[in-house]
Formats: sequence, C-alpha cells, structure tokens
Amino acid sequence: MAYQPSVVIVDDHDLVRAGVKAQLGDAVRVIGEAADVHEAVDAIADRTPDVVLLDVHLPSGTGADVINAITARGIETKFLALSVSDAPDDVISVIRAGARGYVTKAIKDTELIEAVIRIAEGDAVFSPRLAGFVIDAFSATIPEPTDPELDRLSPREQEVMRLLARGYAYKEIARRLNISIKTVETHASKVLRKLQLSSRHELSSWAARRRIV
Amino acid sequence: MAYQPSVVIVDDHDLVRAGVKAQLGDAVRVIGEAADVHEAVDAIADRTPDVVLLDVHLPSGTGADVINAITARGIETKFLALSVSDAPDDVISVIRAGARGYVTKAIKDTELIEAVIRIAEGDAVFSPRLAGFVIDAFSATIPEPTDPELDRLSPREQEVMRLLARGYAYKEIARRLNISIKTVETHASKVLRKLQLSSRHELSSWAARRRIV
DNA sequence: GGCGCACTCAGGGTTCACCCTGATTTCGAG
DNA sequence: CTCGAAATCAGGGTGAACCCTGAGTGCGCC
Repeated sequence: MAYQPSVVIVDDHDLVRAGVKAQLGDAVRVIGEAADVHEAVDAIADRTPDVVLLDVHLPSGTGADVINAITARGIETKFLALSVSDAPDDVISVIRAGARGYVTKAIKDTELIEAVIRIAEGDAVFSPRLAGFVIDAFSATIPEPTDPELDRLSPREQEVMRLLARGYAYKEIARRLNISIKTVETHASKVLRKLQLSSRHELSSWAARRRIV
Repeated sequence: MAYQPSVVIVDDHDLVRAGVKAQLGDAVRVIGEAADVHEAVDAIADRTPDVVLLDVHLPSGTGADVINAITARGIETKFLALSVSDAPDDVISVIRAGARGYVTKAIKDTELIEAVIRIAEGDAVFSPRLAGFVIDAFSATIPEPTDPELDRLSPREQEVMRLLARGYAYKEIARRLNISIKTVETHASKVLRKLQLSSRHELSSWAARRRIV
C-alpha cells in the first residue's frame, strides 16, 4: 500500500457511513465523519482531508452547499459525490460547485477504493452513465421550451425584437426589413409593452437571459 | 454477442486503423474507414454508423471539424475521440464540438471495446486523467489576465463604464456617484473614445464578452 | 512655479429612443 | 359580410444619448 489518502465521509445515515467505511477497508484513512452540512464544514475545515466523500442530499442542505462553504474559506480538498440519486440536476449542481467526481452508491467496493485513489491523485471519476449528463450540460444545447412570453409577440414583432436586442438602431432595422422607421417604432413599442419592459437595455438582458440572442 | 455496434474509423495512418480494427475484433462491425476530414464526412454521412472512432489530428483539419460538418448536416451519430494527444486543449475542443468520449491510444483492447459499447449505448467514456480537463473547463474559473484595454481608463472612468454597461441612464449614474449629469457625459464620452466604441450597446456586449459585468 | 492629468461642470447642439393618436390595407375567422 | 388582428405608415412630442468647446480645481512631478 504505497499511498493511503485521508478521507472524511459525509452522509446523514449512520448505516451508510459504516458501510462505506467497511468497503474502503484500510485502503484509506478515514479521519472524520459528518451527518449534516454544518458538521461537514467543521470537520473538513478542521482536518483538511485529501478527499471528501460527500452525499448529495443532507438534512440541512445539499452537498453543493458544503463545497461552496469550504471553497469560500479557501480550503483545498477534493470532493467525490456519492449518492443514490442519478438525477441529472443533482449531478450537474454538485459538479458545478466543484466536485471532481460522482459515483452512485451501487458502486462495488473495489471500484469505490479505486475511485477515491483516483480523485486523490487529481483525476475525475464518474459512473459511466453520469458522465453523459456533464457532457450534455457542458456542450449545453438547452432546447428552450418555447417561452410562452414569446408567443405573445406576432412574427414581425419577434423579428424586430431580436434586432432590437442586438442593439441595432431603428434606422438599421428599417433598412434590413425594408420597412419605414415609423413602422419599426410601432413594433418596438408593442414589443416593449407586451414584455413589460421599459427600454431596449432591459430587452437586451431579458433576451440574453433566455438565450434568444 | 448481444449487440454489435457499427463503427467508422477515422485516422490518417493506415497502420493505426489496422491496429484499431484488430483490437476491436468482431465485437463491433467496422463499416467504414477514412483518412482525412473530407473522406470522413462522406463515409459517415453515407453509412451513419452507431459510433465514429475519431482521431483528433488529421492532415486536412481536426476531429472537431468532422463533428461540426456532420452535425451541421443533421446526421445523428456518436463520436469517440481516440488520440495520442492528452493535451487539455485537444480534449476540450473536441468535446465542445460534440464528442461523447475521449480515450488515448494507450488504451487496452478490452477497454477499447468496452468504451465503444458504452458510447453506442449513450454513455460518455473518458480516460480518467482526461475527464479532469473537461471538469476544469466546465466549472471554468477563467481568471482574466487584467485586460490592458482597461488600464487605459482612469479609475473614475472605469466606474462609469461599469454602470453604463449595465444599462443605467446618465441620470442614474450621476445620482449614484454624486456628480452632475454633465460630468457623467464627459466620462462616458471619454470611455467610448478610448475603447473605440460608438454606443453604449457596443459597450454592453464588449463588457459582456470580457466578463466585466 | 509650471505642466500634465484626473475630475468636475456648463452651454448648446444633433440625433436617437420611445410614446400617443390616428390611418390604411390585407386577411382569416365567424 | 363584418370584425379583429397584423402590418404598414405619418405627425408631433419629450427626454435621453452623445458630441464639441471651454473652463475651474486639486495633485503630483520635474
């Protein structure tokens, strides 16, 4: 046994913590345990383990909360999320917070040990099915569920709205659509009223938030 | 052998293609090969394999080029990047283009077969060391290298610039900074000139691109 | 002490953004 | 056929955005 990474286990079920500890055997040093967010932050800050085995759902918050609290304190450690959940949202949120791996509790003991070692060495580890979620989120092709706000705009109004959001002047929009400036004004006015916005700046950020531009 | 995914192999070296084919054995059906970007696009479009084994560096372009061309045509297939390179940039760019996995050519034959099967089933597969790059890029904490353009603005001008970029009216900015509207105008004018922009809309997108706001 | 720079402000001007009222045409639903 | 929604445009108005010239104050630097 060349290297024995130190580990803190965070899970709200005593039984799970005991099980994980048993599975890990003496391949790692378990130097702390915690059952909720507060305990976890204290334990990690106190003992700075190489790796934190982190349940995603805790009674007082989420695994992401723990990660955020620790990174906010400038403490350097590595997180491996360990959860029964294989929901994309759970995976993404905890990875976005800074976890470097995510495995489900269905993992076999030898694989868990290997996963912890790899994380300790700086690699990332995923249950195969879960890596896909991260990739999907990464090359985010979020197919917007057709915003109902948008349906309230007539086709022409939507065209004008897009150009407005990009910062084109009325004159430019008129030229591009081959209509008069006055018509553009009319459309612009209706767009703003229908979307309950008061200027093209608000429209710009509105459109940016919904990835329309 | 329950399921035999169809595969197209893209690599500019005959030897490598032969080697890959040998390693895959009869676990998959190799239904096409290609040695450059153009050949690859034709072969994939023609035969629509379940999985494309894709070298990252090709004589006439990159693996990402192939992926972009195929997705542009609306063809659905899955890409597994297979490269000698383990450079983060190579990994990121090909994943960003849409590959669902990346393994190095050091992979063992049984692992390669398993990787192809997993990709065919919709999972993502990575050599462990490479997954880390994707995670790093994903939770991208790009520390901006202090834009030299920004240094050309005086402190006060930078303040005004930020507020302008957020869409505040001169009146608002004047109120917040406790100065007159005329002074805000002066600063705004200088900011636009120094940054060679012509309107606050350009300033907004300029600032958004550099993550200043 | 003079020189440059950042910061402050004013006057005066043009263009643009946005609003309101009102009008015409086309087109499809009832 | 009638009615309404969509699209087109005009006139006329207010305020915001942006420009130029000019000018006063404080501050550090040679």
